[in-house]
Amino acid sequence: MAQLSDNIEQFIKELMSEDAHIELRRNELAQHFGCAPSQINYVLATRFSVDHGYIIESRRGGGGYVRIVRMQTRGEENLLESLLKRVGNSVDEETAGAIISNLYERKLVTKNEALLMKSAVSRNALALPISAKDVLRAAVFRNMLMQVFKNHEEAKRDDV
Amino acid sequence: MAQLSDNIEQFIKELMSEDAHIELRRNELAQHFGCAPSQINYVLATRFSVDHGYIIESRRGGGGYVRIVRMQTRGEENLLESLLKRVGNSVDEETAGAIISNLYERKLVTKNEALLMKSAVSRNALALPISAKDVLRAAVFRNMLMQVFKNHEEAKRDDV
DNA sequence: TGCTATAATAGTCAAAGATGGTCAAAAGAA
DNA sequence: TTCTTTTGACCATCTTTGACTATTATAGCA
Repeated sequence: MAQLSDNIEQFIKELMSEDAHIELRRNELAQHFGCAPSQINYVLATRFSVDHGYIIESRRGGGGYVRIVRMQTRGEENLLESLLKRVGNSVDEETAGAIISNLYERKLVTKNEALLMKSAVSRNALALPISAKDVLRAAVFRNMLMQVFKNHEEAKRDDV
Repeated sequence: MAQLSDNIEQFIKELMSEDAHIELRRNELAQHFGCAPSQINYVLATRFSVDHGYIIESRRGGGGYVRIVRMQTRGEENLLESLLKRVGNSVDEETAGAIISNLYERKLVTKNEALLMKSAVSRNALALPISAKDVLRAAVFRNMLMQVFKNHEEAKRDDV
């Protein structure tokens, strides 16, 4: 069942398919979808976070706007490094999920690989007290991240 | 006398006669049968479990759903079941690795996927006392195994 | 010109709403 | 009795809304 949030997400992604950044009016968009303006913030927070690979800028007042910018892809070595740093010793499921989605959007992993990674770091998989969960998730996730990049290096070598 | 559970089971199976996967609202279905919503979970647990050849996914909150996926081929269905049984509540790295290699040989996972799985269940990933390690590894592994089979079903669907 | 009030935006956060999950006790069947 | 089914209370998760707050541009006034 298509949720309002899903629809808004889709709408924004379509707008962004042409350009790497768009600017919109929060209130207009809310009116277009017949919802509370803060709904837009919810969608941005849950689907367009930095971990998802987007940056939000905005301005209030007359002529205000919300700008969504798709982060440019950095070099891969850099990316692995920064992702490992981001994950650190502890990471929650939401953040890990966002990062995985982002890897998929960057075509660094296939859909199946992404799903596999999500299943490995899911709540279900890590049956431990919550605090320990995040720590463990980080360890498993870091390992998989490194593997993703190894796979990728391997693939490039094969291409040649 | 046909039990409520039997009726619900039949109802779901009829829905699934056309498609290998359906999505339903737990509450709606419960209302349709005039029973407690948790009754649906009972039916799913007792008649649509992995060893019956089904996999259940769900989501809570607004727009939530329960999705039932039928494993299409007998051989694979048995395979997942027996693998899950073999893994059980505890599994060492070697055994997990052997199973993953086997999945690769059967072409149920790609090489990259296999490596990813190995990285998730490796010693390194599960930084815990050894005894707990095997238990945790089993949990993570079971989750990934189910995902592998879900991916496979998905792929078959896409082929069509 | 410089200041101020007002209008036009956007942000935050907590509460309410909408689902599904779990588990143990009660009820029913074998 | 013993096993299976059914129910209900309580929990977890995700979405939507609304009241209150913060910021900015601009028109009007001193």
